[in-house]
Amino acid sequence: MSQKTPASADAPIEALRLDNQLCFALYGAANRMTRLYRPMLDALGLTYPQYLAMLVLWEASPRTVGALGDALDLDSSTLTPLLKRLEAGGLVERRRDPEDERRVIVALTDKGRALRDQAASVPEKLFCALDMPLEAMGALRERLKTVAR
Amino acid sequence: MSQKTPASADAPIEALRLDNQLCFALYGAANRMTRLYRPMLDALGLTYPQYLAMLVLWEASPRTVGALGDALDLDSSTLTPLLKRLEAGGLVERRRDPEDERRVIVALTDKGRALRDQAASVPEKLFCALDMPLEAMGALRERLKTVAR
DNA sequence: AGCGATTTAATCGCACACGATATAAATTCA
DNA sequence: TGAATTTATATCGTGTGCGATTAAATCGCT
Repeated sequence: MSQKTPASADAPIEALRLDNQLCFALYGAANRMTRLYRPMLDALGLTYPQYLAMLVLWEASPRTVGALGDALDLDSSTLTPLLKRLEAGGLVERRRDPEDERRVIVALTDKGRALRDQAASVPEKLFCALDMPLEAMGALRERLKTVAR
Repeated sequence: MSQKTPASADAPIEALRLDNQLCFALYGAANRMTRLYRPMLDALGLTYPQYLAMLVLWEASPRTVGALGDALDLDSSTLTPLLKRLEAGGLVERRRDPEDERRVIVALTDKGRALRDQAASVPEKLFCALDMPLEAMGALRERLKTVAR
């Protein structure tokens, strides 16, 4: 009895299936994306989140932990250990802001700046691997931004 | 000098910025989705990946670890500990398949089946929280599936 | 000036993800 | 048949994510 589910108990499942689609598609696509990047980033000695942090720093180098967190939508409990690993790898420096000792300033080192050249080929490789029209990528990106509003 | 980046060094960045958008939009949206679900799933005593696993099991209950992994696109190194936690919570049972002792069969318990009723309201709550037209959600979902092909 | 509230990072604990490796059972094939 | 190979999980180590808490610095208000 308990094994064979009666038909009436199946009814609520339809809703569960429906919503599952978007959240799971997002979950699966994000995991896939990480795996797609991995071989390229391994060559740079970066993880995927570390790569995202470096992208932000390559755009504007001295930044506080908080500003990085705003850009990446991550908080210090995630960023602090990540940044310590980047620091251990010699890619960034961390120091207290003398203007406000609560803040920590993260700045690229020469090595960190130099890595950008190595990373320059990553986007195109990924674009090829994805094999998706540029326009569709743009549309998808904009849609996703509204989800992450 | 090393602090002020010369203009020529900025050139390769454009590509880095471009591709960043899709991968980061995906990353951010997936993180947001997890946070959006959390309060609802806390009430059920489930994490987000556990909820996804339960969704799969609610659709077809006795399943091998491998079949679950195919459905979720996860391997045993992720699933085994997750399933052990579901088992510890009394939601599933795990046992070796007598037909093939390599396989492990995962089956819902009565408690696991009962939880589906509690979960029935989750999709609608999430749909409201997302505040996105149903059609747009569907289109986005299909796009994402092609990424995770 | 003083002191409670706020802001900013860091720390801690838990639960993923996943590559690499290990182990045991089933299958292949010489 | 039995050794080599393949298949199905489990284990281990590293690196996230994030809620909760802590600690220190600054701000605001009287």
